[in-house]
Amino acid sequence: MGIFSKTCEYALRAVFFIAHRTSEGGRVGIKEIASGVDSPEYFLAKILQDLSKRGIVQSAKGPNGGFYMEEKALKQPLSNIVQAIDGKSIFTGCALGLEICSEKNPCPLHNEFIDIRNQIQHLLQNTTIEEFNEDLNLGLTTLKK
Amino acid sequence: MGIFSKTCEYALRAVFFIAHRTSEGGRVGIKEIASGVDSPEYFLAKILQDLSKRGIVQSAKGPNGGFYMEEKALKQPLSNIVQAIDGKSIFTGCALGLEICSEKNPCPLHNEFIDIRNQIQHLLQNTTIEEFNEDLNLGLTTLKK
DNA sequence: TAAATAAAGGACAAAAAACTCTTTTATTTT
DNA sequence: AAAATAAAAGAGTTTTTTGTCCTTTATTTA
Repeated sequence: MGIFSKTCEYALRAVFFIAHRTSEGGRVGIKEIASGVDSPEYFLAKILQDLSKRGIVQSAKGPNGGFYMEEKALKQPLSNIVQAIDGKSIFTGCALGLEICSEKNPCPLHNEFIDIRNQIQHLLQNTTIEEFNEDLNLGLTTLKK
Repeated sequence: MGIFSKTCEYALRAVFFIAHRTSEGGRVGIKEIASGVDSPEYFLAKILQDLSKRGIVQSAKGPNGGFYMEEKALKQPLSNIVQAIDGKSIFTGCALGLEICSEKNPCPLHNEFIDIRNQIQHLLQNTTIEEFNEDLNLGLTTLKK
């Protein structure tokens, strides 16, 4: 088990892929995305349908159609994707799975995990999707395997 | 989805419970543990069977039996429990789920997550189970709901 | 030594997550 | 307008995780 669900991992990789392609202009089809981020095509299609409905990515049907991202979408924080798919539990949930865990009624690990959660939250909220385009273009980072 | 699997959450809570009871001497039965940490009894029984086999907790059958922990077990780091159940992916895994993600072949989030992973690892490896007994005894922390 | 107790073990069942396939709808190109 | 293209939608299946129940084994106590 990772930090994110598998669905969320695929989503993030796909969005990075689309963003990087969009920055070169043009749309990209599901087949190319799926193979580009090494994920199951039909499953990823469902995920992107969902992200498209939510306006996190854009899509167009028909010839020359595909997925792409508007300027505004490129400037979204990563937290939009994560929260859309995995919810906000990663930011707010209790490490021991307690529902009622707070400063006033803490689990043993409550204080230990505050910093970690804040750091994750800060990272995801203050990093935009497009920030990763350059390194992807230069081949410095990868989205496969 | 939390940081840990549900199984691991139950395990941590149960171990804290046993540790805290053990510090008062004596063994504690599965029924009491399950209700004490608000988790499904039969499921938790399986989890504790596993932890017992691995020597993370101790158990005794028969009347006056139950689960308990030896001195040495109380001094284990939390990472023993987490790693036994969820594996080491939380320490080493890639945030985007890539198998081959490293300094030399990084995913876009590789560097962003290094600190976070290190912090989680440090926390779990440098915190022992018994450290939480005092606050539990004083009722300052909770393991339920 | 028989009865009672409590964990261990085995074998399922239910729910959630991950994944697949087929049909429909929208759009473009010819 | 017809054909071709590509996402959307619907309806599954498979796998993994979570959870349950019943029988067996070990230990203690009467």
